[in-house]
Amino acid sequence: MADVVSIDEKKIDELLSRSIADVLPTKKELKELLLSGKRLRFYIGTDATGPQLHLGHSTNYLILEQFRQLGHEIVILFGDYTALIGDPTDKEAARVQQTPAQVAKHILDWKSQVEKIVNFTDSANPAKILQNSEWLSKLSFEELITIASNFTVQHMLERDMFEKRIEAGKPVYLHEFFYPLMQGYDSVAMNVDVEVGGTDQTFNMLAGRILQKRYHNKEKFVISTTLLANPSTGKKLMSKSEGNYIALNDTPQDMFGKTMALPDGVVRQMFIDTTNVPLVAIDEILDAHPKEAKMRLARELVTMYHSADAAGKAEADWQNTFSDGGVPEQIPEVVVSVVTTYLDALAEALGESKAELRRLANARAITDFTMPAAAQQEEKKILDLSEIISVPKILRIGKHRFLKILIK
RNA sequence: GCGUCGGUGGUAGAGUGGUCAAUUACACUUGGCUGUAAACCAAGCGGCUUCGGCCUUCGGGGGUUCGAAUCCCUCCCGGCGCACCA
Repeated sequence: MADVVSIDEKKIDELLSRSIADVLPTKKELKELLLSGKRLRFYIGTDATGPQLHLGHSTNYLILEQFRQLGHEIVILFGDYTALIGDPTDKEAARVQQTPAQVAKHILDWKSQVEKIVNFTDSANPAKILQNSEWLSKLSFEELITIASNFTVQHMLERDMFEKRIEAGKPVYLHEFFYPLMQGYDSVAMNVDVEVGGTDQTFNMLAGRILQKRYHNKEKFVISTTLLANPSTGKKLMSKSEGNYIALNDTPQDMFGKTMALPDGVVRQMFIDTTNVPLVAIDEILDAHPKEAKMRLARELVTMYHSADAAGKAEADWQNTFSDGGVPEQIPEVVVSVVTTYLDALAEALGESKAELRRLANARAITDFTMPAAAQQEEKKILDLSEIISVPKILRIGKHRFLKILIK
């Protein structure tokens, strides 16, 4: 079964166009290889730091899963050894060596997020997980020098990131040159045919192409995928450093709400890069009212990572809370003792500073949801936080935060 | 090693003895308008406060001064140039 590879040309054509920035050396050659019926080994690398994955990461896995379904071999490489050296752009954060147990845990965490997209349990053709410490830790200095002799300093300096840093007078550390070497050697060690990664990984992936040629006299293909970006601003969507990402393990409610908060202009891009909805169907969906189209996207996503049932509930909850001004089903609760002020209760429950809470109250951002429906808008706002809470309350703080306060 | 320039709040980047909790932009938060969208308008954006103030911040430490992000010393970190090495 696993030996049978689909050569459905239509499917291959869509696969090679959707979310794909470039194929090296050429798309044509890869297509020919795919049509030849030869079973190929695909791989994607991931950092072993146990991160929370978000939708921006999902694109590559979606693509990989498509190739798996065609019958190709899929390897997901955990960069547990490369992670030891650390992210070159973030030299403040000196990496601590991870124990095998920690790495194992990270793999489990990671897998629990990705298994919604990639099938690891298919008996005929499951995706495999490898760790690069297996071979990188065994490399001798001598072998490293041999690897390094395939590259020139000029070549390394071509890398955009380095070029920019040098221009800006910022440091470029020597060990950063080892990154592409190590990642490149992964391709050799696993003897892969194709590597999939974001456009930001192109340089590293090409290093693997060079080494594969030297070591195995083999053409390794590189598929670089588009980074999830806002088409109108060109800015990255889902940036962890900016905190505006939709995590794969977000609750249905969060996932739905965050999707609805996305700008309209990115909905098409989101459909293309983060769902499996066929391209023709996407056009139809986008013909509807922008809000409807976005809700469709939100449903689609929650269904992928949770279930259709959860998506329906999340939608109903969102409607009730935001369109109809109601209270969401599940909100955090705090229990306070009898003589507690709003200020103390909120500071404790939200982890905000008291100064910040005063500002919020002044901006009339705190609403009392236990006031009778007939009350005027103004009456529902809590302006004086020094009051003692006398009866249980449901409060809304800002747009999305809700809190139920119970009295002990 | 020598010389030189630099290290400021989430980011970029002003400020070069008091008017600096620190210009400005972006980001962010909140209010308004809405479709919890975008755009736009407005406010906020270190902490504590009995709202009088108080405390902690401009790489670390020490010093000068009534007073320092600003001057001096020293240490750490980085850029560039030179030297060394090759």
